[in-house]
Amino acid sequence: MPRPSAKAQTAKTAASVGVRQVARAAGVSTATVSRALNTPERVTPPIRARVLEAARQLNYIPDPAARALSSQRSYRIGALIPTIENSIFARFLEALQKRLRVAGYGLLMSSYEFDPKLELEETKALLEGGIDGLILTGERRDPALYDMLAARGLPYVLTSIYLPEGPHPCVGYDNRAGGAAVAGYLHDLGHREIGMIQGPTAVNDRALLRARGVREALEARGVPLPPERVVERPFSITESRAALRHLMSRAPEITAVVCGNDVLAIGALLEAQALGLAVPERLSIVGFDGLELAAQMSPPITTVDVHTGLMGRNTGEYLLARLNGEFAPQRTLIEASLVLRGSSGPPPA
Amino acid sequence: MPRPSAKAQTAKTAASVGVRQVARAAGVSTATVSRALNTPERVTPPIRARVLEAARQLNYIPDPAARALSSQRSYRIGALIPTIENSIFARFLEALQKRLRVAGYGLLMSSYEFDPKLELEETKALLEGGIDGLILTGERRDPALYDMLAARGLPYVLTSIYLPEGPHPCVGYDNRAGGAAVAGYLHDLGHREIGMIQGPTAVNDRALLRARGVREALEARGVPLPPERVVERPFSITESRAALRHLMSRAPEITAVVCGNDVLAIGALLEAQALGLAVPERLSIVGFDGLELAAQMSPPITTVDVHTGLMGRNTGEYLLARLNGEFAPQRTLIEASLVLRGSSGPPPA
DNA sequence: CTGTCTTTTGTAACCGGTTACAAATACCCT
DNA sequence: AGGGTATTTGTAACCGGTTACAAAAGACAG
Repeated sequence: MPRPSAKAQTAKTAASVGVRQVARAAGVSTATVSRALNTPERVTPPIRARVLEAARQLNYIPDPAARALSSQRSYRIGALIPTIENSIFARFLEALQKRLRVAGYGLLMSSYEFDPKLELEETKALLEGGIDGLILTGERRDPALYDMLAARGLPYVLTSIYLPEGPHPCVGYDNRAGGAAVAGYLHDLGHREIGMIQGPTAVNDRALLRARGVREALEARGVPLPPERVVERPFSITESRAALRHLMSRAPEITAVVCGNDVLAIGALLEAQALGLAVPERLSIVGFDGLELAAQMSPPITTVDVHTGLMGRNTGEYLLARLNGEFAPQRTLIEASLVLRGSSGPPPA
Repeated sequence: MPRPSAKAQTAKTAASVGVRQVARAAGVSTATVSRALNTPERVTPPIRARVLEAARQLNYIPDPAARALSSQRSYRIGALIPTIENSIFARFLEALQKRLRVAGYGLLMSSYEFDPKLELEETKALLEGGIDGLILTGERRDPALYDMLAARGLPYVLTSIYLPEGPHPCVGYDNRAGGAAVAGYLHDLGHREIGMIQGPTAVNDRALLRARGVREALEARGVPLPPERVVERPFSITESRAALRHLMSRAPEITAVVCGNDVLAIGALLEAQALGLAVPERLSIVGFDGLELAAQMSPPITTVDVHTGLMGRNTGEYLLARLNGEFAPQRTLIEASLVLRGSSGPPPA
């Protein structure tokens, strides 16, 4: 008895439950099921209860792809961060994710190692993968990236930076003011011979602004920052150690070093100790970011805490509001705070 | 002239291009467009060229949700890691992502802060968000999680652990052997009074296995590890500093401390120095993981490098093979290597 | 030149939700 | 009770790809 040829071997094997099944079980239409699940207030309590019960019993899980297709929402947010190595971004991402999660959004994270080309590619990949919003770090990048976002009308927000004007929405702190605060603090302590280990200013506008803040504040107080007292290096402990060695050999009169971030500061501290320079008696070292590790070094490192956890939550808040069509402020300033610790003190008498 | 009521105000505004548009432009059917894009070899070269050109000109980007719905593939992989704070996972994730990306897969990452309940919830969220595969860390977890995976038939793989037997596929290293290697090394150096700062063994099987490896190796050599020489703490520098203080006050005769990972080792080193204990002359300290920072401390810390970059690539490899229906070995062992550095040496005479 | 087999292309159903619109029902007021 | 409005529910189209199947075209042997 030959069965009517090979028929309907479609992977209907597990007979996965869908709205149709739930609808039948609850004796309602698929539309009602969808409403009971997504907009419960638009459905009578008794019916709602019937549907929810049926869904529970059948262990119904909506197909995310189908939902995304018909609702034109992926419920996914992309985040591009320079590097996942620096754990300052960890706190940011964690807070961000936490906020997004309760709103039903997932987080798609990519790092691009400070490489603008890679950043552009990753963005393309994220867009082609389907996201409802995008989080970027800093402002400066390949303009093609902004074009892509504009072409799609994709909501996005810049973080780790605060832009008082310009077209881009942002949630971040004032890097320049932070740099100025650090410089002012050292000057107030009495330092006049100051050096700086800055991050890569060419591709990283946060590093640039911090350095600029330091330089401007010092110049305003009549303390110049000549080129031989400034070294620029990638954010790495190894690099920073080399940078401090270089700096101290070129300008041994320096009594304080401002570092572009806490990773650089940790490297500088380790190297200073290896060189036998007492911190802070002989040399003061200050960082930027508020990395937990910086607080654990001996001596603990004076830094500028930029509150990335807070920034993460607010970033999520902003995008969620935009996606829901609610009002969201174009710019949010996260206040940074100077944290005084043992690595800084008055210059040697 | 009243237009036929409010009609077709559907957000067709941007007239977004889809397969249909491309098909029309190239003078072929939608099926051919799909084939030209996804299985080029199944289409004649001239037609293929026409389609690709049309797609390029129209700047066509396939809708990921539609693709996911009809192909029953989300092209997304989920990864659950204990914490993003520890940058040992950064290298892992980066390598993993790199491998997945070239295969067209995106990575959805979640951390659960070593909390099994949160891990379960995050898993649920990932499943409901739609993933084709899942990456887990270690073996021990809420059994309900494995049940969920089994119910869905979702491919998954355990990492950071190597299981010689059992039902779970894994790509990882032998934590126990690593612990044993460290212990053997210290014993060979002449240490007989050894302490241990271990990670949270209750929820973290890697920590448990490492500790067990150390204990077994020492016992095999006739050196017991009594409870008063073992302290268990969360992976945090602060905690570890407290742990070392505690350990040295309770058992001052100790000449070497084995730490559950490099974070703990860094804390121990910092505290030892704060206590005025010379490392390694008075106290040897060894870690586990191969964190870059550990190599930068002074003295640099002896550790077990577990090659997480390699592990990341292999993990991606495994899942991709499974998803493509190709053969993939059930277990992959990543060789860990002992890295000798300045924080360890012979015990004081 | 014709018949058979293989390859290429097109048609249309389908994936599993959401939602516009219509139909049905409930509510209110005179 | 009757008529009008507000609310709830159902029907079916739709989102934008992929792919089973059928039809068309091409290759090849006799």
